[in-house]
Amino acid sequence: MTYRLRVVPQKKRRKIRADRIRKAADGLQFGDSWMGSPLVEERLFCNLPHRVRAGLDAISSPVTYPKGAILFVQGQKPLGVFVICNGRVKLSASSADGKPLVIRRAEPGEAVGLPATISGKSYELMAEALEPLRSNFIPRDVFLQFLREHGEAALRVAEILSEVYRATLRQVRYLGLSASTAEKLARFLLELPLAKSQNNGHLWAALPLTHKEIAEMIGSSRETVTRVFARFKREHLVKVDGSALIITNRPGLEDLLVG
Amino acid sequence: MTYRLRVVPQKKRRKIRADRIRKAADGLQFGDSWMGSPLVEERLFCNLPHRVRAGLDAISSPVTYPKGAILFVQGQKPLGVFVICNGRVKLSASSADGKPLVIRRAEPGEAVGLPATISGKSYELMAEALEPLRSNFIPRDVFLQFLREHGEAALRVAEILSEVYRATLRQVRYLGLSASTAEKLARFLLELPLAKSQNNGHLWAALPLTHKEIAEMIGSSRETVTRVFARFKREHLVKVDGSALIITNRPGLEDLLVG
DNA sequence: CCGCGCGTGTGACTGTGATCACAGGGGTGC
DNA sequence: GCACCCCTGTGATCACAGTCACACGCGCGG
Repeated sequence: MTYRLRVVPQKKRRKIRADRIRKAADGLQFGDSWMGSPLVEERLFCNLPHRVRAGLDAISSPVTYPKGAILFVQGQKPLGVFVICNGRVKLSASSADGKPLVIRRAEPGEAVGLPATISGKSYELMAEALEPLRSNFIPRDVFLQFLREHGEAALRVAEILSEVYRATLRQVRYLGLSASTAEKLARFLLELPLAKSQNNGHLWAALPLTHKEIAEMIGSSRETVTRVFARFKREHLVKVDGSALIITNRPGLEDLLVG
Repeated sequence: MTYRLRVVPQKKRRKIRADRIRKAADGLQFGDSWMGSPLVEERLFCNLPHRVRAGLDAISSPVTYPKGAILFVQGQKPLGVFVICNGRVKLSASSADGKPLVIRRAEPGEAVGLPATISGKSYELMAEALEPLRSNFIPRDVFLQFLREHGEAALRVAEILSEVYRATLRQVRYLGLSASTAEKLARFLLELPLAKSQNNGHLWAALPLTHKEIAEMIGSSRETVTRVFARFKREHLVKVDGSALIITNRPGLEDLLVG
């Protein structure tokens, strides 16, 4: 009667990919330069006129970091903006006793360090490369000057900040309003980006995260995540196949949310 | 030996002030118009050139709301930006069972509804007038057009958004990283804006909030706030005199934070 | 091949805090 | 004056979840 569904270890999968990317970035020093594509900011500033994009390209310098590198830490004065080309960045806050809280993961095309760069106040978060990272860096003063000269870009920056703010607010909501860990986890799973399955009509989501990482994102402990996950599987709310998560009973999961 | 310090009820104080303001706004309809000062946005856009400020004045229309009025609710499509002239606005998220979580209070000079207006996505929060409210309203499309034409204003908006984001992140931190309610309350008290006392050298902060309101801000329950507050007073960490809070042992309070 | 690290799964214990219930005080309105 | 409401304070109860401890499976490297 017990469900024999287990999350297959994702370590290997991720390690393999990481190794492949690391190989590509081989021979580069920490913070070293590489020849970036001139269109790396396309996702971020794609709606802007061509001359603005060209201007951005002109002031940004390609930078690469190895896996695990820290781009900046909490409390540090803002250096500038990193626009990710390749690899992902973990943005987290941590308490003095070391317990981390992951705020978000920035994907290629996103900007990292934008709020601090704009406001001039210290970074509120720590940014860490999850994989070998290729990014474009724009120093703060140069970036601000650019925004002053190109109002369209400034407006685009405001839009991006609004999005980041929205995401953060959602996190406040499930940290502050959820009565139980089950609710937080349900919220978290329901917010995962969905993909359509080929074989059957079910929707599924990629979940390349360990229970520990999920715990750090929803502000809980590893064991509790494991237990709640097991409960969800037992109650046929979700199914896990490898790193694919299938939400078999979405309404049931939504019933767990009071908000 | 027991400390005989009680928070004197603030209801009367607040009610009296509210009544006075309500009297001033008497005779105005819900959402009615009033003659706003042309410099109401001074705090928000004070660094901008004069012609930009004049342009903002031209597109904003003064609006007033009675105490308790809802400017907008969670999920609603963005109408535009409210710049507060007079009165305060409570921004909160609430779960379906009604439990609220106060995100922030916007003071005169601040903008409300800015992120949603920029991003075009639905409001994430509910805005409620804590007192009779006078504000300047700028419809979304007009505001966006204005920002497109005035890059300086767009950059200023980005700065404001960064600030709001910082404040929200701080809340994520104490909701997610605090191990105990004592820690959340300590964080909350330490972040209060401080004033210098006249009679002695002690710093104090105005705390015009009931325990219930504090509980809603730190995501706890009213009783727990009362208890923890009592503990702080017992341990001589803080003193309460009327609505004035005196932090008598700041290092002791800071020791409670692990982050 | 064997140990090691890591991710997962479980059991037991324990503290914290939410909740309910109720009391007292002060202000307000009738 | 009296009833009512709101704020504060306190006790008792109880479920949830954090923590410690340990077992197992798997992949990897020596």
